[in-house]
Amino acid sequence: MPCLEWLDPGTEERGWWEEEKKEGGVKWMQLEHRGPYFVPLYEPLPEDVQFYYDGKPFKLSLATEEIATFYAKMLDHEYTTKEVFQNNFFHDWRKEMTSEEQEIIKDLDKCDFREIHKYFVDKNEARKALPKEEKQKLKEEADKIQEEYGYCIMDGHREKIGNFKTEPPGLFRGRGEHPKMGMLKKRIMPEDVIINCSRDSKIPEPPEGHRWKEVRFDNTVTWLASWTENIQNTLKYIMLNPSSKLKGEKDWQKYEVARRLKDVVHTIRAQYRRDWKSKEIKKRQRAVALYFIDKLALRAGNEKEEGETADTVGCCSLRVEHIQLHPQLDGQEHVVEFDFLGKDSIRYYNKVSVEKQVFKNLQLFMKNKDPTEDLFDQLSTNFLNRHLQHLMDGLTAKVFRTYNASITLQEQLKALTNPEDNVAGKLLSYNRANRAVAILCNHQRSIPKTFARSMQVLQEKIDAKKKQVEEAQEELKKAEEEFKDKSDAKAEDNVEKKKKLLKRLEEQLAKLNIQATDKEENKQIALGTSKLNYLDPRISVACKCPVLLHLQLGTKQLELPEGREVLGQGRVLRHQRGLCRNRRFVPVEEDHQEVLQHLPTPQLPPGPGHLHLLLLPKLPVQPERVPGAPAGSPVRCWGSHSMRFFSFLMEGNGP
DNA sequence: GGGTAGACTTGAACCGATCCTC
DNA sequence: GAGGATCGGTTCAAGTCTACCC
Repeated sequence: MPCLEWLDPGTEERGWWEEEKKEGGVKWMQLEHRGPYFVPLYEPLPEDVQFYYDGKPFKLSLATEEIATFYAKMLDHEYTTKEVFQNNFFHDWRKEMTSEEQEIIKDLDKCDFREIHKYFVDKNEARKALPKEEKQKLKEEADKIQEEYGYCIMDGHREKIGNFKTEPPGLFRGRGEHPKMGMLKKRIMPEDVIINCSRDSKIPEPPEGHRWKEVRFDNTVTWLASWTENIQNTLKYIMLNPSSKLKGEKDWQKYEVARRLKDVVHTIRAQYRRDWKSKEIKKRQRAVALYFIDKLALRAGNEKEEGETADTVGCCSLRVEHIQLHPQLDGQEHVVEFDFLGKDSIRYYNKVSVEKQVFKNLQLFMKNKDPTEDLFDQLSTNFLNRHLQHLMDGLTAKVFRTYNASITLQEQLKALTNPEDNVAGKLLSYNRANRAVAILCNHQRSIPKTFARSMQVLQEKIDAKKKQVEEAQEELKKAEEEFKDKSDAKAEDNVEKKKKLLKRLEEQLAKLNIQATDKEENKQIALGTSKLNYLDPRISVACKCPVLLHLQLGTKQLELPEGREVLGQGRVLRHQRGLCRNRRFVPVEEDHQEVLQHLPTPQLPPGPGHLHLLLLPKLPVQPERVPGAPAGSPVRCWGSHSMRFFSFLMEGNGP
């Protein structure tokens, strides 16, 4: 059976996504929505909950009190132990105080927020302990808001909005050593908000007594509303949910660009290798940087304003202090040791053996420089991307990350999956392939707080199961001896029974062991980001080996073209345990592959012998169409990334 | 070609709902 | 049915990249 290469150029005909392409950067023809949902105004603390200054109760003005509650709520967070956070908070808080308050409240150490903190903790507990009916009532209220504000109409379709609420006021939580952490994030008012919609739509009403900053009719952008936040003075947007057609198409285009890179990557690699010896230092720097971006999946590394954000870097902004050169290390030659903080202040630490010419270049770039100077001092991401654009239309530094992530998944799936494995084994292989990508992209997570405990519980289960297996082995032995003595049908039956039991227990033990391995290997690695942003879902379908097609339906909807059925769903599966012991997976039989064949490229191979596993965690509900939408308009499916992708594929090939 | 505002994607942390086990 | 674990969605910070200015 030939393997379907994700990256082989497809021979498919022109698709609907090309036909529907709008001219001149136009993103939509019709956009109607309710505007953002504004978070409720501040509710004052009860009289008996007090703030104390220097040991004495102190009644704060309403505005001052509100900001005090922001700090009080965070008392058990590490942030409030940081000096920068405390200083920024106190500075901003004092600015909002009345002159009387300013006169008295001069020292944060004398402020006691504990009673306020306790009030919110208790309130939270009380909310959790609410009777079922009360909780249901709250949920219904939230659902009503979601219904009302959470959707818009775009080109005749009801689309889910990603973030329809304005961000609530609070204290800024920058990541890492952010110089602005603790600063006051101000409340967003309608007067701060720019609305974007179509001219002929029903323009959203601002809350009573208010007006919008501006109403715009710009269909070359995708946002519905925007405002400028006060911490970094940057724009924030209200945009569509990733499940929307607009985002889905963009996602698909991203993977198409990555697939195109496959055809030219060898030429590009050959060129940057030549450029390592260029007479122009600038070119050499570009070539070495590109090598790192390609080989190590580093981010581009735009320049950042000093003192405005945490000190993090990417490839082009690496400084001399971030690498160490070792002519020899651990039996390898020309080793570069990277140690720097990347996006979100996540540490990147890696020792890599590089080509001799790269090593020599790095020595040259570092010569006579201070540790704090730029390694690639003549290079900018702009310069690099312009060069890449010249090599391939649409190529930028980040495409290499997508490309390398996806091709790593494909290669690892091929290498790791064993068609003979059971579901647990296949899942382990899939996770391992996914993990290889996460490691490449340096997607880390903090070890879950409950990790040690849950690992211990799992180990206890394994030990107990081992004991059961041993006992079952003993019992089988006994039964066999009994059968030897008696040789009757009952004894024979008993042997068979004991054999079955032993087999079942051994399988359970194997499954537990796999689970433990998976869990341990995944301790500090976050799989979600790569699954969501870097892995072309078609790869999960198109590999030669049995695959897991990760379709995340969420609680949302799916309508398959007529004549095709939903492959499985959470609730059904629970009744099908005999058929498939794993709650979340259902083996897809031959006839179901028809659905998979709706992937535009590459097509699935015909013929038996392929077991595809679909992940369909939740029950699909009826699809929604906007009343009056033209007949045959695309069916939309909602869910996260993979499903999003699936959804527009269905549209293109649907009825 | 450098600088920058604006638009959009990527990312880890958080949190509520659901699931699983006892 | 309680309680803990896990899942999946949400949040909002922090990146990338383009268009446009000079």
